[in-house]
Amino acid sequence: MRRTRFDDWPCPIARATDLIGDWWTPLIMREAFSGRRRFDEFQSALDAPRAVLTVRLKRLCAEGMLERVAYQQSPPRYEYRLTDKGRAFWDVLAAMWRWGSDWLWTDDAPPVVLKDRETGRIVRPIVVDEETGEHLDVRTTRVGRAPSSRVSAAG
Amino acid sequence: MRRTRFDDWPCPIARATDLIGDWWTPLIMREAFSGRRRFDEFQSALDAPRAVLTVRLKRLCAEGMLERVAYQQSPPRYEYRLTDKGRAFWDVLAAMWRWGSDWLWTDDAPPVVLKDRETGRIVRPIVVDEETGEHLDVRTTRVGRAPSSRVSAAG
DNA sequence: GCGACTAGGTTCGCTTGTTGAACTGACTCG
DNA sequence: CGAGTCAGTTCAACAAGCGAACCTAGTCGC
Repeated sequence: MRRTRFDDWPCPIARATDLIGDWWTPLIMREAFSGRRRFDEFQSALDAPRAVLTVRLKRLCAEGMLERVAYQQSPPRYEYRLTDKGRAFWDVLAAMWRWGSDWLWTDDAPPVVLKDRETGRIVRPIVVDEETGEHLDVRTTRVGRAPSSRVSAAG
Repeated sequence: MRRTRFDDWPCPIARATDLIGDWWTPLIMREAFSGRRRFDEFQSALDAPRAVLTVRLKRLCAEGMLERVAYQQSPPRYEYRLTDKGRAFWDVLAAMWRWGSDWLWTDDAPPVVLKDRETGRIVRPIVVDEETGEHLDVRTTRVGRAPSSRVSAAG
């Protein structure tokens, strides 16, 4: 009777949910993006239970989003570095950022914003179609079967 | 010793995580986007435990992402409809979709894709800056304090 | 006007996951 | 030699998720 797993469902949202749905995980990624690498850095930045942090970092490594790298031999010490897959996850966090900023502050505005690293200009993430650049929304988008490939193409 | 709550943290990602981190919740939203509205529709589409579904739908209503509307009086029956806030959440799901499609299938490709509702063209969500249209990534973006407003502007 | 069915839940006992606090072990520094 | 650092592990208490059965109020077929 463990928690229902979604990681082999045939839907990208389900599989992503399986990861994100682990409590603390998106915040660990956020910290990784802001340059943290070491166990105790993550722990004190988030004030997360150490046991949970251990489990999460292990999973993120197993998923290939972080890499556990020794940064010294004696005593052996490890740090966690973003991989390409982990860096690509930024898109998801950015979308969460935008939606959270727009909808999760009722009276006031969030005390933090996203800025361009060079110009300092405030950046507002938005999700568009890669080809047309048009904003995507539910009314213009639907889910469909992938064009046939070998994969479970039964007809 | 309940689960640590993030919903009043001063970070949009943390607050969004508090919602998304509820197991099943993104999938319930996915189903809502594909047109489902009734308790039993959600339940059978997802095969989620009814008790959990009850709790989730209640929370999504409390958050203002869904609305519980009576669709008949006798016997009283209710359905759950997306609100504007709920519809805006599509961006997050789209980002998850894209990242999941790109990174969570190892050998094969996902059996489902996103299509334009009118043309049927395959759509690939990407996160860009609203103003410039440039793809956002970690290397060009950083977190900064919001330009001073009344809100907790201590200096 | 009786039994089956429907929709939208609730209740239950069980298992898994999260929490905070304390502890470990290998090493370094003064 | 004792204090400090770092990356974890261990533990017991509690919360949350699980599947299955149950409930309630009405409708439908006969």
